[in-house]
Amino acid sequence: MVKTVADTSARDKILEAARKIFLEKGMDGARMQDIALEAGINKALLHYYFTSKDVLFEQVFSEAFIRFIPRLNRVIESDTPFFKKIEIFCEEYLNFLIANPYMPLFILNELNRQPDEFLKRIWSHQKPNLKSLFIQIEEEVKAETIRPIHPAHLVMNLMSMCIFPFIGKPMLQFLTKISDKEFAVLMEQRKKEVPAFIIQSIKR
Amino acid sequence: MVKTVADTSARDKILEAARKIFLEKGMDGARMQDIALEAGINKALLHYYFTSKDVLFEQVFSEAFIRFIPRLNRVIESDTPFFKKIEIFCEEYLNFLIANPYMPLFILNELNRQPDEFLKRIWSHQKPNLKSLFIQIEEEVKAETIRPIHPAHLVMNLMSMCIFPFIGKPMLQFLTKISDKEFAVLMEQRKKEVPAFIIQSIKR
DNA sequence: GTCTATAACTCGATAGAC
DNA sequence: GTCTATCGAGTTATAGAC
Repeated sequence: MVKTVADTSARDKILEAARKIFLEKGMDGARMQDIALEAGINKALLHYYFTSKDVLFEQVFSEAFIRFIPRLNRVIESDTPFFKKIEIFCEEYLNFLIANPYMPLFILNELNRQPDEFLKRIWSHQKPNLKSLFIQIEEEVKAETIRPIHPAHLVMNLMSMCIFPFIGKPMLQFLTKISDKEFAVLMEQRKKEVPAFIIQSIKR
Repeated sequence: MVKTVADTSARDKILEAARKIFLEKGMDGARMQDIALEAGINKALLHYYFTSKDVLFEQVFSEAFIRFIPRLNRVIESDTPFFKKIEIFCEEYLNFLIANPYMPLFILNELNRQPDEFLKRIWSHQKPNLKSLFIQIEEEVKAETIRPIHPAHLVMNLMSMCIFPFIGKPMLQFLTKISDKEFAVLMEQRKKEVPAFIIQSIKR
């Protein structure tokens, strides 16, 4: 089963093209024709490598996550001091999002469309350990190192402020006339800004 | 051009059905057949009232916004004290989102798909006056009533914490095992929780 | 206004030549 | 492995009777 050079190359080109098109247009919006065009081949060859659109979709999708989720969990489950942990969490999360800006909208879309099937395929073995984070927050509140706050609200705030700007980019840019370049700078700043905002709010 | 009762009624039933189906499945996922079924009529009649899917889509979409945006702007442009303004802004926003939970994902999706066309149609005459909010934040910083913060970050944080939980609901529920009922309670709480979180972070 | 029937079209998938 | 050509399912949209 030795792969030729051409073999690997075509398959890779397809995956790269598929990632781009899927992330841009979602599962429904993406056309096999678009992906083939982007990859510089035709539809038939696409089906030669990936028997169906579903198969291709799943392949593309699980890729990015397989590396990201364990990284997040390593942060969550480490015994770093709580405030420091928030800083690292945000930095890891924002790094991933800056590298994969279309990912969140894409995922949240599919999650809303067919929650059960999608969740089970993607997160059955690799899911962020928010449970552990919840417990930690409750302990910090009890120890009075942070003011009383429901863990769900704190975690929602944390995730919201990291993820939302990437989903809302076109809206935010339209409403505020921020350029692409300025937006990129803002996202870099948020690695420090978001943890600072949170810590300022919950510290005692 | 007097409309009969049946006339108005059928048209309204279509709009209501379309809103439901579009919000659930997005522009691509929604089927005219689904909408006709939901409205208790058939596809042909649907096309009688709305010549194309695009027309129906735009109609449904702009409706919700025409009432919401002016409300928001009234809050932004009022001379309420800044912290109070944040409280009212969050309450208005969350009220709208609780009543239209599928709206944000739907909108952000379409915004990402065809930014120019969509934005111009929807927001050319009715857009949230974030500019005014930016200026105000700068003034508050200058007056030292709040700590130094880039207006863009503060506004992003504000909008993120209001909007994101509705977009990320399926994800958050899967990761945290929160029930629908508990989630609804949390969203009610956020009317107080989000402004409190923000004010705690920016006050001096 | 409302319906049935069907035209026109899009798109995923396959057959078969090279 | 890669292509052209085409099928067949599913959808939007229209024609035309009532």
